[in-house]
Amino acid sequence: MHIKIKEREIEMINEALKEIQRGTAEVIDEERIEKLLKAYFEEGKTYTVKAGFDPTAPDLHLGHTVLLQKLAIFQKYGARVQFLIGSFTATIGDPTGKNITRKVLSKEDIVKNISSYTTQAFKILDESKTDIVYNDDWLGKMSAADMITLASNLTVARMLERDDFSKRFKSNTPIATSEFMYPLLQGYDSVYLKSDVEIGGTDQKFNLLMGRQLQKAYDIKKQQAVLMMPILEGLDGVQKMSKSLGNYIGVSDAPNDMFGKVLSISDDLMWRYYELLSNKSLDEIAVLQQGVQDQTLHPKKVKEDLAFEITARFHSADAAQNAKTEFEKVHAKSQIPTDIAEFSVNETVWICKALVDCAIEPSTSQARRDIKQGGVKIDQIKISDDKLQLTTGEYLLQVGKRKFAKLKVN
RNA sequence: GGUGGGAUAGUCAAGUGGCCAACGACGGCAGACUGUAAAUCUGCUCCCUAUGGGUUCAGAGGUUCGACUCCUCUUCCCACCA
Repeated sequence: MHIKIKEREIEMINEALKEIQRGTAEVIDEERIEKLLKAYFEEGKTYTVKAGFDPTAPDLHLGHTVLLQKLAIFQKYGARVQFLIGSFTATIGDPTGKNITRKVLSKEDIVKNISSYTTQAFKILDESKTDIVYNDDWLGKMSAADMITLASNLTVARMLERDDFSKRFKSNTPIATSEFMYPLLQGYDSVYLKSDVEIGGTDQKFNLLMGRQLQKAYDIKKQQAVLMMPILEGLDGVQKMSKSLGNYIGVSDAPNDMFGKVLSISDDLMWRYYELLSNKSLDEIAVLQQGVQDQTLHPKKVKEDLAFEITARFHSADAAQNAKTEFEKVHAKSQIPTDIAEFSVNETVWICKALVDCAIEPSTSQARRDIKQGGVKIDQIKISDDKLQLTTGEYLLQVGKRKFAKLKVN
């Protein structure tokens, strides 16, 4: 009897471990994670998992949710999440980038960003098992002496080992001295929070390990396990998903956009997204993959299912269904979308100007070019005259396949 | 602190007195094609009611009929030396 319970426990722990390991790029100190899980299953002991977020932009995208979903898994198995907001680092500004020093955010901006951040995050995380912490609560109080003590834990040679520093150093890209402080500060967060596990992207490896090193140096009697998630590629399938590259799917994107963006990824990239973003089990995904290979399943159908799942997660099943119908209407059958922005003017307008005013062209020069190339339609009919004047009436303006506007001329 | 090198469009990167709104690559946009907003191929890619005009090559001056190109100063970056 007793042995049976033991067996059941081991099974559960293994199951949990498997789920935790899914999609990870690297796990350091797996044993520790196993021990934490064991303590949870046997004694109901909870533990802490830390993840840091930078509040510089108010929008989360799917790249962030890879981490969030992993955190949610941990919550399922007894973890309290330390949702760390890098409020200190944001206020001093990160000098990464060339000549432009990043704008220093005001306290109000940060607070504003964070509230939108957390509402988005709680679409995935369990709020009751999450502690939101701000690192300026402790980093802000450190003295110069504390900082120097902290800095003495790291040699310049070691710092230069860090991949992006060494790359930048070799390619003569500037590195500000303050940037050297970042890994230390992030590592110190783990000391202060006494984190049991920290998760982050593979690009964070150095910083994550710094947490381990500093926890040892400050002798807090534990060293965090580190779990690294791969960086999610953006829509282009090459570069990492980021807002500045414009290849992202935002958590708060409209359902139609979200659905369409997922469908626009390549068939290869789709599997990556499945692994990192879908709630389907790896076995289920393998079945889909096999199906596509045998040609018993159409890749478009598989991709649509993924688009549906993701859209439904951040909106609702209904919204996802609508997005799907809409997409088919607009793209497969090339009909016009349901919702189109409407504009009106009070006098005859020149077509190029009208397109700019309706925000579907950036400049009249661009509008002329698109007209010349046959990219502009009025009421579904291609036009070729870039001098056309729109007189009284209602028009459906279209640029390319995706940009629509209704214009009423009075 | 000294010496030398550099800053060009969204990014990277050519251009070293007129042929420069500025090669090329990437990105972006449009067209064709397609299961897709994928892939591929083609065209376009500073602004302006345009066979013309305006504003650009870190910033400010100067030389010249004419400057991204030459000179001076300023700002920022890099390397070597200290």
